Amino acid sequence: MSSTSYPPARNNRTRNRKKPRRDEIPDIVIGRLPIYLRTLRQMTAEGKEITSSQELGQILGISSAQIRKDLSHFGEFGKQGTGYNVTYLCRQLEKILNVDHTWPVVVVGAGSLGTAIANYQGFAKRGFQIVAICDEDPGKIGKEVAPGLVVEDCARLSARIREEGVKIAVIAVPAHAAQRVADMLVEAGIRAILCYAPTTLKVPPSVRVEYIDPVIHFQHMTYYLR
Amino acid sequence: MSSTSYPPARNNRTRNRKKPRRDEIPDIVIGRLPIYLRTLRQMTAEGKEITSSQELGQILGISSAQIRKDLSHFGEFGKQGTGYNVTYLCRQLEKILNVDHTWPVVVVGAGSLGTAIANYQGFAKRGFQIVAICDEDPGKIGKEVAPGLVVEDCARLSARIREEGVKIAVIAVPAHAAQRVADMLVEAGIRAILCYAPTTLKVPPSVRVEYIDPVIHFQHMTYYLR
DNA sequence: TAGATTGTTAATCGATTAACAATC
DNA sequence: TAGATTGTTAATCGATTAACAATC
Repeated sequence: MSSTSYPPARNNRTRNRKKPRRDEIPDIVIGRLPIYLRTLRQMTAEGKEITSSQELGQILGISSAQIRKDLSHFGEFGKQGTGYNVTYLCRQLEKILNVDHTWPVVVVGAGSLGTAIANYQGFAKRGFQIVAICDEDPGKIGKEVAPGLVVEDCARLSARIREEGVKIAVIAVPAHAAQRVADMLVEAGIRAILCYAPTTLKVPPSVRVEYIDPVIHFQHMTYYLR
Repeated sequence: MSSTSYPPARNNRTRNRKKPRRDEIPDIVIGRLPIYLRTLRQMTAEGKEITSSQELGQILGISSAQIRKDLSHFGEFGKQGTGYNVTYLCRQLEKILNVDHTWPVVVVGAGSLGTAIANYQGFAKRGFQIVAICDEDPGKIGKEVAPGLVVEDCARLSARIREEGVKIAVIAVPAHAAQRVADMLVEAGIRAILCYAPTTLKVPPSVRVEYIDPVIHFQHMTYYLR
């Protein structure tokens, strides 16, 4: 459970760039694909069948050249003179991102944030199913925080991660507890962590961490508020 | 209230780079300052008085050169041979980021997410005070979702933004309602929006938008889960 | 003094864009 | 065919890093 010898996490706020292999696809490109996918799914919902790099770029505020370049890392998905078939490009991006099936996710922390996460319908709708939630507080264990989701003991969660092969976890505990939780998750076999605690985690290089800290965004924006 | 003629928002997921003035500080540098500040505040809490670019870099997983370069855009804050005084550098970063005073924030949407946001103690602790929350659902208006925070009518919120000069808002409504809400906020004088709705907003260039969409992070990470 | 670390410069590295042939 | 848009190349632009004089 010790965290002393891990290198710092590769994370989304600091450096996620890939250094090693020459032909590896830049992480910054991977990071844009989910945005493209989200927009394409929205188009599908609106019944739109065809789009173009220009239209996508306009919606997202990026250049059409960048979109074409990004996609070109993975293949040829469009037709000259026409553009892209929305449904087809969706499917391709889903395969590339490995989201053409549902992923089970566990949540650590059943406070107000953990509870909101457990209740958020948007996860399941987009392919991430929350299968378990735990908390250290014995007073919370046994409570049903969302339909069908009862707060478990953390040891029990760890066992379930192993048994069910869960790879993705959300940390929704206070900052001072986050590293301890991360160590437990890594130990249990988790490979991807979404950390809502306002702190930087140390994890082995095989584990990926991304951070969500709304205050960081506020502080970024206040710089421009003069 | 129409959104038809706005250019796409400058946002954190796509392109935030500054183009214009030659001596402007890169947005990517500004984006790292809040992380530095968070780490320094943590050090303060631990009673640490001195740090170095090397130590900070180690914790954050970035190079010491980058940290020194970033800081050098704003002045000289360290001492050769010694490093940085934690408290002093904190204060300087707070001034640079414009967070040396408390900012009032309004929240639109009092669902489970809006409620969790309203209850999150971390905002006030770090200088962002939620002063109002609204929802379109008449059934929610009048409910006290957090200590001292009663859900208001959206028209009333708009009036308060104007009267009290609030500049920062959080959007915590479903995606299909987000653009409408953004238009209302811009109209009321909001200059910075943190959007939790999974969609891209169109706002005037004078308004800054940052996005939080956990599914985007999941999908980014699943690419690496093979 | 000797050791450490800053702030800065120049070189390197990588990402974005402009432009266009190919082609639907 | 004429018009539109892709995929790709080369040029541009910008960010990161290595290195080191200055100096505490």
